[in-house]
Amino acid sequence: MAKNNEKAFVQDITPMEEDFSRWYTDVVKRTELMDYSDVRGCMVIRPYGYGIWELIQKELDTRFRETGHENAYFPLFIPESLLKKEAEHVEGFAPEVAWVTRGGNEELQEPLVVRPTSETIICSMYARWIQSYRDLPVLINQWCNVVRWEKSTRPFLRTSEFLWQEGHTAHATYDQAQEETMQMLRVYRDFAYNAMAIPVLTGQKTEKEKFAGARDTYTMEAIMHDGQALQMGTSHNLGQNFAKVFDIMFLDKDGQRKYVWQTSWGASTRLIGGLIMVHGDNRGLKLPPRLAPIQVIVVPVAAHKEGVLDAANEMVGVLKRAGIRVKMDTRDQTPGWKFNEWEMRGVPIRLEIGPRDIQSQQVVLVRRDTHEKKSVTMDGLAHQVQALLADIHDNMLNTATEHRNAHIFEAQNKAEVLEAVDGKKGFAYTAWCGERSCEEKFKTECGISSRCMPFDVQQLAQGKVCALCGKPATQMIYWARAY
RNA sequence: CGAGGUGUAGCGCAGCUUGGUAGCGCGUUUGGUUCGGGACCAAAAGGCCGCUGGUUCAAAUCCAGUCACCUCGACCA
Repeated sequence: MAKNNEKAFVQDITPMEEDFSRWYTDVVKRTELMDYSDVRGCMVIRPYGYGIWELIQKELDTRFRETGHENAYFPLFIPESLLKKEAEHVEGFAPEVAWVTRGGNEELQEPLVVRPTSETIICSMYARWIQSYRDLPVLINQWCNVVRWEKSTRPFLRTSEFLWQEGHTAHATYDQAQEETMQMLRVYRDFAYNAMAIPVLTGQKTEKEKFAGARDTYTMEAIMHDGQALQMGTSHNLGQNFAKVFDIMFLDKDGQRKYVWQTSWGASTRLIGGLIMVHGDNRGLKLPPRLAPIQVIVVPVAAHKEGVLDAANEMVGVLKRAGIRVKMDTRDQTPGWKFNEWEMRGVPIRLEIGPRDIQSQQVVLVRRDTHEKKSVTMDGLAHQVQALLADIHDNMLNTATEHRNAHIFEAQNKAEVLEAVDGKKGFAYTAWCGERSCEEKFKTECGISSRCMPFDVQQLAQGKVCALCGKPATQMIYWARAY
C-alpha cells in the first residue's frame, strides 16, 4: 500500500490552482458528463450529464408551472425572411446562424436557418393566435435545442448546439410584461439558490450587453472558482419591438387595436458548466443534492463475505422507498478505488457497509462536501440521509456564498477595477457614468465587461464619479471577465 | 476569423530532427488470491500512426492540402 501512495496516478485531475481550464476539461471528461462528437463544437451529453440536465429541467419546470406557464414546441427551422424582420435581432444573431439551403436534391427557394433562438418563429404564430384582450396573457415555454455557430467552443459553456428552455409571453400592458420579466428572474434566482446552491447576483444588463431586440434585459450572474463571471439565466422585457414587426395586435376592452407587450427568458445546458466551476474541487465534481442523479452511493466492503450484499441491498431498498436516488456499486474493485471514483463524480453521500458494520448494526456515512465520516445506526437511516442531504445543500450554498462575498471588491478607479478583476480574481463593484462609449472602450482595452446593475442600490451612485472615466455616476455596476 | 500548439491502442504519452518489423504506462479480457482510502500474481486481446494526395525501393517519420481539438485574442447563453 505504501508504494501506491508514492505512485503518481497518470489520470489524476489537474489541480485547479495550477490550470483552471485544464481542471475543468479534465472533470468534464473524467466524470463522463459529455464528449465532443465529430461535428465541430457539437457535444454529446452522456447519461450522467443528461441525468443532471433532467433534474434541472424538473426543478425549473415545476417553478414554471407554479407561475402559470405551459410547455409547447415550435419548429427547428426558421425561414430567412422571418429572422430578418427585427433589425437589431438579425444583426445580433446573423454572424452565428447555421443555414439550410438544400432539401433532398433541390435548392430551397428560401433558405432556412436553424434556430439560434425562437422569438421570430414564435411571434409569427402569436400574431395568428392573439386577437382579443381575452387571449392574453400567453404564457408559453419550450424545451428544445438551438444552434449557434460559435467561433470557439468550450464544454457546456459554449457549444455549437445546446439544450435550453425559452419562455415567450405576451401581455396586454407594459406593466404586466415588466412584472412577468421580473417574476421569471426571481424564479431563476430561486432555482439557483435552492436547487443549484449557487448564490447569484441579479440585476439589469447595460444597453451594450442586453439581448438583441430586447427593450431591457435582466440577468443572474455567478462567480466561478477562478473569479470569472458566468451568465446563468436571462429574462428580457421585449417591449413592443417584436409585436410591431410581426404585427401581434389585440382588440382591447376600450375598442382600440393595440400591440402586445412581450417577454422572453432562457437558461441552458451552460448551467451544468456553472455547477462544475462553482462547486468543484481538486477531487472533481461536487453536486448539490437536488441536482445529483445519484444522491447516495452504497459501497459494500468485502462483498463476497456472508451477509454483506444482503444488508447492502436491504439498505438500498429502504432509501429508495424514501424517495432517495440511491445506487449500489457492485463492481469488482477495491473499496478505496470506488471511494475516489464516486467522490470524483460528485455524489453527495457515500455509505460503506462491511462485515464490521453488520456486526455492530451500523453503517459508515461519508459526506462529499466536508469528507466528514461517521458511523450511524440502521434505524432511521432514511431520515438521517434526508437531513444530511439538506445540510449538504446548505453547506455548499454557504461555502459558495462566502467565496462570492470574498471576491467582490469595491473599486474607485480603473487601476482598482483591474486589480480586483485580474489581481484578486473577482468582480469589481463600482459607480459608473452609464455611457455606452465608456463601457465599450473599457471592454476593448481591457477585455472586461459589465455584468449587471444590481437592484435597490442605484441611489448609492449619487454624488459619486464613474470609476472608469471620472464623469458623474448614474449607476452602480459589477465588472468582470466573463465566460 | 487572427497568432501559436496538438492529432500514434479505451485513456495518458514516447517514437518524427537523421525514412527501414508499432512502443511504454494505466485501463480492458480470462483464471486465481484479495477487499474499511487508488490491490497482487499469471496469461491474453487490442493500431487504416486524424484524413487525402505527393516524394521514395521503402513514410508514423519528409512535403502539400484538409479536418478536428487545445491555448491566447475578437464574438457569444
